[in-house]
Amino acid sequence: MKVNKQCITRLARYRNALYRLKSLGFVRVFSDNIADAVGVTSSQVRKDFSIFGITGQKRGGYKIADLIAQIGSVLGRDQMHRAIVVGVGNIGNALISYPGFLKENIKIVAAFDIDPSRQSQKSDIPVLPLDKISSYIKEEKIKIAIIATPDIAAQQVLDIMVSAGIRGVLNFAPIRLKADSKVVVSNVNLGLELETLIYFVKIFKEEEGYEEDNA
Amino acid sequence: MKVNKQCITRLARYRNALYRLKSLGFVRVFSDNIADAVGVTSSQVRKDFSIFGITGQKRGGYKIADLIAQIGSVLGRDQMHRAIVVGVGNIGNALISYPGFLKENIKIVAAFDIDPSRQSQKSDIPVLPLDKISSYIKEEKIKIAIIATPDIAAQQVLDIMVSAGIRGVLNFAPIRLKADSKVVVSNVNLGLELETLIYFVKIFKEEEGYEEDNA
DNA sequence: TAGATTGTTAATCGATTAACAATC
DNA sequence: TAGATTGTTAATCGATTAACAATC
Repeated sequence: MKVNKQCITRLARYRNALYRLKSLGFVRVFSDNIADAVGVTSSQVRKDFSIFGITGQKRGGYKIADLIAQIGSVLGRDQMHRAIVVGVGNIGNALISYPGFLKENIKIVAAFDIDPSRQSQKSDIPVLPLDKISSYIKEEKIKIAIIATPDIAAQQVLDIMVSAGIRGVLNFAPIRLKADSKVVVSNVNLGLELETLIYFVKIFKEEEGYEEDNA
Repeated sequence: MKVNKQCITRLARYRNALYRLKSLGFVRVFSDNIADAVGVTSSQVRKDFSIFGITGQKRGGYKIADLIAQIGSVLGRDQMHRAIVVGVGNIGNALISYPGFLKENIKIVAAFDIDPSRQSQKSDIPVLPLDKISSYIKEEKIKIAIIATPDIAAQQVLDIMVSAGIRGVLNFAPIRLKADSKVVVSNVNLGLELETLIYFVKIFKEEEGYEEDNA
């Protein structure tokens, strides 16, 4: 089966859109409606569904409840996924209470930091000493972690976590992590993201011709 | 000319790698070295260069200093790019002091929030009242903004900023923003990012066969 | 039934990789 | 010179879009 990152991301978007439509009172949708809601073509929607054997009714569209269930069987039903955060600096701290995770059924259950002044057992989500991370991962059977440490610490933290059982990592440290093939690493590099954006803003202005002094 | 987001991102990566190699004392590199450093093929490196007319010496590789300069003429030289942040909640606050931006020559010059308790003129980067945003953008000729507001506020904030002169937006609110074609919007959706990651971890385990109860 | 929409196959588009002539 | 690497063209790969037969 073709597994394609973008396709999975779209599937998650479709589901979010379907929840929204459902809450608005809709019961059925056509591929066209979904396409409009997330900004793709209806061909793309039907193609994505077809890859995973998600079906509707010919000429009758899709029952929203059915569709959500079918997407759920691909993406994981409405189960809560637990994740931990390593590094409670600015980014780590923001992620701990990031509302966008709840929307996707992701719950940050604990955070870890080497700095005692950042540690706390009392808060809603405990911030534990870094040297407890391995035992925590094992005991709680955590599979997903977010790295928000300084660059230099990232590789070491990753190695420890992987040997403790982590299998998926979202990495905010702007370095290339080496991990063996049993771990899935997804990188978020906001600096590169912005730099790329700046490029397109620049060439866009040049093409349009309304050049402005960009101080 | 083919403008391709991934290609620009790679160019930025090449440059970062080159800075690193340069600081290690290297003077020349081959496409192979760059490829290794960022994890692509050497064909890809040479192809990317060729798109922008970036050249080296046949059989002699590339002079690092030259290469950095040539990439700079595509990506924007070492000028500092100024950006603002809107919404100083957890994410916004993290972005204000995000070290990864400096690395890419991006400077957050001000932030804005509607909540007076978050406002402050004294800190290194001032947090100003939201109703000052339009005049600030105009006076300082800011072109780049980061949206880190709650979802409901995002569209309205975008509209105000665009009419004040913003031309590029990095959006953290997990909604689809409508913007006219003179603005480049790049979306960061950490929830979807994690959800996609979780999917790949899951199917990976299923393929490998060492299924574990994922509580 | 006639009309509309799905599900899937074929066509297109675009990006990556391979290959190799040019050349230092 | 012989060997190695660039720069570019051609081949491949993969993803999106279009088209349309099936069918409700």
